[in-house]
Amino acid sequence: MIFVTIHINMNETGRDRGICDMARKRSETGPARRGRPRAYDTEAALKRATETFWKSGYSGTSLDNIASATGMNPPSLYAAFGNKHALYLEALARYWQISLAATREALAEDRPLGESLMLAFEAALSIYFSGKGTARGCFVIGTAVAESVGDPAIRSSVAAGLRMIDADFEARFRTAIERGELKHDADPVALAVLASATMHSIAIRARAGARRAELTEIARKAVSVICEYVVETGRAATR
Amino acid sequence: MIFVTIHINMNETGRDRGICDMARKRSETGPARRGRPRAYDTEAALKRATETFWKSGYSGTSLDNIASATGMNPPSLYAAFGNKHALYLEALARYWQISLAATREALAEDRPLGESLMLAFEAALSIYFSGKGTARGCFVIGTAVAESVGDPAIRSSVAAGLRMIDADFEARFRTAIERGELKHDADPVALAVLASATMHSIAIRARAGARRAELTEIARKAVSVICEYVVETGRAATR
DNA sequence: CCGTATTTGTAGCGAACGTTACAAAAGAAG
DNA sequence: CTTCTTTTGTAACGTTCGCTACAAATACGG
Repeated sequence: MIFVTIHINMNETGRDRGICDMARKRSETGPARRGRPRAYDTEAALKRATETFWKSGYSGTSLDNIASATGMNPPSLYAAFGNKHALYLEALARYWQISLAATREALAEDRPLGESLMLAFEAALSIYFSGKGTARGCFVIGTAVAESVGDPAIRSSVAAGLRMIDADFEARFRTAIERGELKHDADPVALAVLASATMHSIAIRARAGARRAELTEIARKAVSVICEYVVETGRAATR
Repeated sequence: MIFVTIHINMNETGRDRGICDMARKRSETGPARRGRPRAYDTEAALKRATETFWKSGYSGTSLDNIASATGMNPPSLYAAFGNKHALYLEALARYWQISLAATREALAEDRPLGESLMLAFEAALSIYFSGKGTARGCFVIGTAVAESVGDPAIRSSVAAGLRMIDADFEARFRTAIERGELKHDADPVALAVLASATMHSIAIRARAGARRAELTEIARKAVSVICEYVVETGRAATR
């Protein structure tokens, strides 16, 4: 029984937790915890930390900034997330999860190809412009890409996420070919490259201060070219 | 005569120099300078500083790092460039100048459209892989985009550079239409959006650790789709 | 009510940050 | 040679960095 208690504590302490820890929720620990209760919500704190990194980047954000944003004290931050690097990695993983889910969901819905693509781009734009005041752009492109050269963990996270976007677009184009939405000789990989590139470009432009309407128009133009492969010529794209 | 000397000194001091200063070269100051001669070459130092920022980003690079990379002492750095921010801005402007010139030159040469585009992408890749060891990717995407949200000067530099890339591609597509390389109803703006997006995507992927051959293949696939608008069907792209 | 366990808040650690004061060094002007 | 001008190298300035020791605080188990 003592061993069990220690085991639970080590899982909750966070310092030795893996990034992809599954048993995070405190509500799962049936018998009430022993010591002083936590004054913070880990998920909410991670969200606030993400927003802070999002604004100032990894190197440009200090733990004081994060402490202010989350309302937590430095020791609590370290107990919950390990250190700055692990905290950022966790924020990055969470962002990928949300972002990729949004893209996949947009592409999975049963719509014409052009609308599907526009839905995916609009989903991304909703994230890029989710900040209160100015546009924050994409968290990955805005913060992770800067560190990825010197940081192998961040680099592999970025690379893996990019591959998943590619795969999602490619899968959508393959089903489009199967459904007869595209010419049979269309190259789904090439089209996926362009669709991903459009998303990357939008992410960069949003970070550079472009207005949302302008980016929507860019997405529309990209879709119009990509959908020139559409079989039925009438009303090819969404426009 | 005294006034002239003072005027030259103020131009050379650097603290009050504008970013787009034209009269930089010391060799132009015919009569020899007055005090102790400089032990550094401003242009070489800017290049070294750029490489340092390129690797670690703006926030992640300290002036100690730059001092080590350039062999200059902090006071010399401040005399030459003003401060860290101004130094970075100057590095950014220099990068844009080199990068845009390479793109424009690649697109200006008298070649078929597909080869023109591939040449532009290969020119970019040559810059992204110009580091000694690992790939550094694009300086703008890798360092400036991270700061552009909180730094208006960097943001406007990024935005202006992106616009110029767009304009260069668009101009190339317009001449392609004029020359009959593309269908007359092709949309040069839409194609430019895709070409720029391809370049942005390659820049991001290079930063994320992609190998050069992989990125060349991505460029080829993008060009193959873009050049589906080519009139003569035989040997449309470069492949 | 008493011990044990856990978190909180404060306060501070050494190191690194961007930046600058200052004297020695080095060349041109007189 | 002396003087004047400019740069160099050193040594710091005060601040902030990521991170942690430690005691007070707050819960549960008995």
